[in-house]
Amino acid sequence: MGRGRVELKRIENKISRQVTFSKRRSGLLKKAHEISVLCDADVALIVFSTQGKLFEYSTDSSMENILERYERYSYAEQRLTTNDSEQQQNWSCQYPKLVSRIELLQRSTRNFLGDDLEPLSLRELQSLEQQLDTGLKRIRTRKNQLMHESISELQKKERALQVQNNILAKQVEQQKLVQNSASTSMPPHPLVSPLPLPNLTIGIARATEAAKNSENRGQAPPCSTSLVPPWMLRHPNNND
Amino acid sequence: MGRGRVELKRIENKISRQVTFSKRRSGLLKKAHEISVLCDADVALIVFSTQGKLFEYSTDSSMENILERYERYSYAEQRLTTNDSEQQQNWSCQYPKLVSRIELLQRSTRNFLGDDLEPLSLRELQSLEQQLDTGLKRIRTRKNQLMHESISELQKKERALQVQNNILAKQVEQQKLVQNSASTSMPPHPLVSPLPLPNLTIGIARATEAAKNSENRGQAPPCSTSLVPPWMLRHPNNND
DNA sequence: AGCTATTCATAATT
DNA sequence: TAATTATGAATAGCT
Repeated sequence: MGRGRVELKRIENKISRQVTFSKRRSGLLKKAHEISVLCDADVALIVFSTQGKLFEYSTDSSMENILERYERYSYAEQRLTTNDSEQQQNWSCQYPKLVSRIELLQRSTRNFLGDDLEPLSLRELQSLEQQLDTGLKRIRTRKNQLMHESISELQKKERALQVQNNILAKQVEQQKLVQNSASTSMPPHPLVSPLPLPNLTIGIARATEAAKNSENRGQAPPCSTSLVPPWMLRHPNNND
Repeated sequence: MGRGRVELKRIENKISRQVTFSKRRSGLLKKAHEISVLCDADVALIVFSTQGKLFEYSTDSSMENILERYERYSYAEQRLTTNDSEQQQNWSCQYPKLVSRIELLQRSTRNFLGDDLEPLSLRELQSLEQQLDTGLKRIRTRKNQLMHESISELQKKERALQVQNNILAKQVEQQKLVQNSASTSMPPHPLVSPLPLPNLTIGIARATEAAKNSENRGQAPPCSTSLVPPWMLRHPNNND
């Protein structure tokens, strides 16, 4: 659609990738909504942008319901096979304990994400800050490590392929000579120059780009989850 | 598309509804795949037909991963919108669900604290990083707010006490005069000078210092209070 | 299923 | 970032 055919591969230009994402996202959400209404289907659609921002659509029966239904459908709960009957009794007496544990975990999860901080004291906030700071450092370290690994991996591959490339180029050259000596009437073979492979450079570029992204700790906007179709109006509040 | 405009309402004819469903479904799946590839997005799409048949698409990182990421991402808000009683009903259905939810929460708590990062992909790490960064910013904002409040509170108290101090000093002065005129044999009262109160200034100094600390996100000061008790991180099956 | 006539989505461009 | 437009895609109604 639009001008020119679209190749089904990652758009390398970051800007146009974002633009395309924004447009297609609203299109996709719209279509999800349409099939849901027209055909009376239950639809759940989750999209994470490259930057990790969340967009979602779900038929009115709510995301959680559909996901649950999905799990039920696809999973069939295989995992609770063995000694569950015993444990079930064990757990059922501790049900309140379980629930309170979940509540605690959820509370701290929300705190980690910077919500519901009102009841916390200064000291608790400080502790929280320290924990998160440490966690964030570790995450960044791990990320760096992954990216470095990925880079050296790719560089290794690049070298190997470059060697192969050179060999092939030589073979082509030889063939050309053979053909030229055989008949001068044939047009010369188009030269295949041993250029660096696009996929490789792309891979490295991605990693580097990601690294930059992680460094500038820009102000993160509150994630705008579109529960109700805002894409009907062509003004997407959900910018990436 | 197609001949004639389409009204966005349930197609009543069962046959044509099925046909439309089939056509649009493949279109939707295709578009989901396209945005995933073109824009490097993580997509999860679940469709249940009216007859209850399941169709799905997910970016290669697999449905389960994306759903898990979704849950992690949306927990905070989700919890805010749903009230407890509803959720408890949700939970009470099956206890395995409870357990798996606890596991999920614990996993993401550990991840927040920078542990067990090995299974996470670069993309997930990036998302995690962004979430934590946002959370940390909010926490620091809240802390600052608390500290500012505390400072003005203390300053108010300081002024009040200073006033009282002055009054008391005058009373002492008066008494001294009275006593001096009554009997010159008594030694003079030691003078209580109306100095600013040491405790208060210390309090303010501490707060200010803390404020500074919060700005430089360097190594956090030693703080013994841990918001997350260690048992929270344990596997739920490990009973005491 | 397959086949158009249409409407739609959207890539390129401003 | 937001419109506009040219063009390819999707698909509604038929067969």
